[in-house]
Amino acid sequence: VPLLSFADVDRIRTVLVRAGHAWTRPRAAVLSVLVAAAVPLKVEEIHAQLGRRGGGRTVNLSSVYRTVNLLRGLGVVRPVRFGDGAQRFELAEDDREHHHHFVCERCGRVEDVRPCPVEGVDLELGGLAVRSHHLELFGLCLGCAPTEPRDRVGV
Amino acid sequence: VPLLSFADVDRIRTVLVRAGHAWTRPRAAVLSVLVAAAVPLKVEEIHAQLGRRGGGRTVNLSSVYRTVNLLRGLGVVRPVRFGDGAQRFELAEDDREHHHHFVCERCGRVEDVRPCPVEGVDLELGGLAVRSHHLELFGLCLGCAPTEPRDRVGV
DNA sequence: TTCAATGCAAAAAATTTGCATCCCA
DNA sequence: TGGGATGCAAATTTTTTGCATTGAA
Repeated sequence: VPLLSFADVDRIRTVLVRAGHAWTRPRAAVLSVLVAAAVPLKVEEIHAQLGRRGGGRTVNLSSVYRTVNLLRGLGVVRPVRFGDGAQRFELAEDDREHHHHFVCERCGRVEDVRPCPVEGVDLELGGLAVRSHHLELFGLCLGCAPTEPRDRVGV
Repeated sequence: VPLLSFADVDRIRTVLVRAGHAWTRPRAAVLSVLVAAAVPLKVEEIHAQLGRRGGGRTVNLSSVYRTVNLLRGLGVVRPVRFGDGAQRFELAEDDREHHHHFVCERCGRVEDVRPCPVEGVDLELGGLAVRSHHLELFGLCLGCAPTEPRDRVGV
């Protein structure tokens, strides 16, 4: 579980304001959920958590969509895709060190992967100027992998 | 543009039949589109191409969805995501050498990327058993990159 | 006070499903 | 010929949008 940070929210608030947008209760609420999230969240998951947090009042689902889209446009959040059809979002690299995800195909557990496996490798592409990439890994986590001599070996 | 191959369709037909499914006109039509495709296609794009090809008769959009889902379950096709929300499909590795995609952020051009940049790199993950991965690269293609001394250098 | 942001409902877009009919095996 | 596959329409699911009202600056 990552450390929550008020500093993150503050910095992002500045990004919003500098871009000419208002700092409103719904936007602050959505961001507080994203800052506290350990894994990428679906819009509906963000919306659900807003029910509990957010100090009582809720945020309309449309507003969550609008806020997420705004934040994506500003580069504050980025979309993440696991194998299922769903679209998830997490804070972008300004607030989270560049990383990828490992998703357990059996239990769905998500783990951050760093360092990035494609660090400087992308460069041999005949002139294509690579500026970013999406990578996710799939497989079996420790708990789900078929029991191996691992435990006996002490790893 | 990759070479079309009747052999691909034949092999896949066998996969279908062995799994207890029928070889039907709609399924053959969808597959012929996928085999001929140079880039991953959206379901609606497959459906659109079926209009022209397919020898006149068309295939219902629902059937395209059902066929694609079936093929995905059988591992014949795999989903691909570029930055936009859309879901695309292409033949899986049994019929297409393992590869990834580079997408030009300006003109949308798609190019295959091989060899795979994360070839054996994934293995240092503290016991996580990686079985597959999704990777796409984004940036600017040769035509869209800001003009560089490149042309003068002769690359 | 003003104009952007929100809530709400309705619209679009994307995908799935029920069911009568059709057609591959 | 029997049961899975298809077409068609309707239902879901996901996301966007129009508009009156609210609220941040």
